[in-house]
Amino acid sequence: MTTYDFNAIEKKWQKYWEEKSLFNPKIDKSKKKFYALCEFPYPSGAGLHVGHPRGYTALDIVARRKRMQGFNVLYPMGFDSFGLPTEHYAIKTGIRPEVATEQNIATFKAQMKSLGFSFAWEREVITSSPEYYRWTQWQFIQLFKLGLAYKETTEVWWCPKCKIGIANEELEAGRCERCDAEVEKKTREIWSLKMQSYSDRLIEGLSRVDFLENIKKMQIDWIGRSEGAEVEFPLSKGGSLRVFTTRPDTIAGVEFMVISPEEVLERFGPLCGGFDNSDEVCGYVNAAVVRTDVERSQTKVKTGVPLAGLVATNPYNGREIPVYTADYVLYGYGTGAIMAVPDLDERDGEFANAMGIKFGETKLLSPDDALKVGERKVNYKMQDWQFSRQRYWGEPIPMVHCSMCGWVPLPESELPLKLPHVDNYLPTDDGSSPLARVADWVNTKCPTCGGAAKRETDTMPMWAGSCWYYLRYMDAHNDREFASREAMDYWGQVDLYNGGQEHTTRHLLYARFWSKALCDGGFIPNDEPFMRRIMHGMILAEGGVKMSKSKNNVINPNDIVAEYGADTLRVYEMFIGPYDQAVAWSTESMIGVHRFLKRAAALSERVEDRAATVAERSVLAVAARDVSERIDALKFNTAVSALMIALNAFEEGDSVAKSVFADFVKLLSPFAPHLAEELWERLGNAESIAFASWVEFDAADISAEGIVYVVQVGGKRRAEISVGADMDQAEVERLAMVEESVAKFITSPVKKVIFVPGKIVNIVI
RNA sequence: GGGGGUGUGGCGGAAUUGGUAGACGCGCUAGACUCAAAAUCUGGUUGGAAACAGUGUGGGUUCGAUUCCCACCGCCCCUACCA
Repeated sequence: MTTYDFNAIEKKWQKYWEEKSLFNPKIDKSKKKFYALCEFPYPSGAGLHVGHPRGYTALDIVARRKRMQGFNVLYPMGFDSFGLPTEHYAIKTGIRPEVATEQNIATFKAQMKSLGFSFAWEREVITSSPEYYRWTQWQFIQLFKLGLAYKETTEVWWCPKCKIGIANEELEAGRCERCDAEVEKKTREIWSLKMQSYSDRLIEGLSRVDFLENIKKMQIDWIGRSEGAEVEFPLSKGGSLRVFTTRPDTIAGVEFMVISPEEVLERFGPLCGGFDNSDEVCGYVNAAVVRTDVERSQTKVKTGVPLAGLVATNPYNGREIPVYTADYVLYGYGTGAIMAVPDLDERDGEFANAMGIKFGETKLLSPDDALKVGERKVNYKMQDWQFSRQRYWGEPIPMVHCSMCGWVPLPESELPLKLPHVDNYLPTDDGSSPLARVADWVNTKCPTCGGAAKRETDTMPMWAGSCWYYLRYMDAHNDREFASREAMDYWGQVDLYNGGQEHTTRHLLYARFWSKALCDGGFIPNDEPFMRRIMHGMILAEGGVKMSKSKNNVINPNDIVAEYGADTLRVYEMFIGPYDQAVAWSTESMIGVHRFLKRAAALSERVEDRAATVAERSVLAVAARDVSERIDALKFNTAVSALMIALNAFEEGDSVAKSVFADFVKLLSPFAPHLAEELWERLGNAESIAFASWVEFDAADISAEGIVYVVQVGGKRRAEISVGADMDQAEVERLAMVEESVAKFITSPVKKVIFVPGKIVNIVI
């Protein structure tokens, strides 16, 4: 007799949930809402990885518990489907990106559905669909109208392999995060969003949200706010050199100035003319600017050359000091030049030693005097968001350039601006987008004056669509606006947001910026999109190494579902270890979880319709307390063990009371929803367990069987005694003293007795 | 260099306003069922015969320390010349 035919059970209930459309919430002002969200995946060709379900399951558990507690729960899912891998795939195979995307989404969706997540599938969003990116484009236009999007010629990081410009946030130690090639600098005309002007507000907003502390810290560090002063040093050849310093109090110790090589080129031209050693300067500068940042920072000994003949004057004490150029000074930060205080700044000190510059001790200014130096100034590491990508598979930027009117946004009626059909997705060596080849698309009319004009051919970065998807879920089928005010007012902010750590300084920061901008424009009610942010740890292969195709150690969720069932995979991924820690997969351990579910199914055949015993009620109360608390605390691994403890206890009897088992099934249901539905039905319930009320317990039940005290003598455990729940302290102490195994250790007079209610009696001698 | 985290049986891991160290599970082991095996069930499982010892190491505070304090060692992650 099969008591746990998980295949049949899981198919049956997945069909039931879908047919009844159980998890598609409607606005219902009589109920409190709860909005749970997992980052939507990029639908790669590889399909779902076992890492994906970890977050989905965790939030599914939270969502299911909240539903049972009476909340109106929105737990949606979709696909972030624009991006480079699909385009690379198209180049390699000739399969069109939208076709590949559709196939991949179908695969992902089938896999997700096979795991029984209570997603509101009716609200699915796909960022590469014109119905969706119509509104991404619309929002971009609003940002442009707010003055937050601008086009300028600037230096961008350029990946020579991907042939694409990339943002600072997409760099990994100076390399392209996608292909690991060293990036170069290239001058291009690109769109940027004024994210830097939101720096302070992005920091301030963190005080109003519940993110993990390290997430807040990473964002704050990334924004890199530093307060200081800008000081002007007059130059002997006229003009002056402006520098930023966080330590104006050290100005008396300035021994020399350093200008970044790029800044030298900008100030003195490609020939670096006008110095006594112009050839040397020119050679150094031109060699330096082609070196990557990685190369520069790996140089052990600092290098540089003097700008001979150029002298700067310290405005504080009138001292004349030499000026150098050196590549340890960064172009992109501050003014691209520094005042060097070798006595106090380690890097300046290293450079001074390398150059043989002598220096003495620095006299610090008083805080008051320091305030008088230069002009107060705040600098940020975070730059504006470079928003142009020279690729095909992204949202077209809905802008037109007219020689008369400049950059003009498309009128709303022309949205979505659909991606034109192209046959060749190959990037171009000159750095322009494949769209630039589509002449009849590029050439258009100016929306303002009707004259000849050209479309923008760059597309948006893959982070664009995910900036606002949480809003679209609230009202996914609205074709008049991106979401109605009513829907946004009701669903408000995301209450619980789960995602990967790698998005902390990208997606999470971008989405926060975007929301603030939209809120400023009056388009949305809240400026912080996510109230609480959590991260799940990675799932590694057996042995703790990364799963990879080349190592042939990838666990495919499909195989696990086929062999052990979705409920087993779900419960195992929760039981595998602390939610926020990286954990190694172990199929052997997973089988233990499978056994647990099997035993739960088997116990359903020993259910008797009788009153619950005191012991049963006690076990159930403990389980209800622990499971509830641990779900709320995101301690899913110990929540599962609480369920196991309860099951172990119930199995000891010949039978289990029906009411107790029913409550146990409720506690199990967020974790193993298919099995729970099946058992719930076997118990005679006609309605889904998904909306049954959560288990309430009576705290008195927990200790109804009595309390066990540990008795210690001098802090060492000597015995344990079981007493009635209402016994008073003096009586417990008396019982403890007379216990034989305790009494023999009381070899000298008792000094005092420490009594911890419900736990310990410690006799100090 | 800076920042964060972490160290507990054979393994994954429990236990923090200081209060039974090793929950729960895996593995192992003995037994039941079986011709046999798998599956399942029952018992055992930190070391030690025991007294005791035991949470990376060494100190400290305390009736009592995995938990708090000091110093040190190891591992992991993030970040990286930001003036």
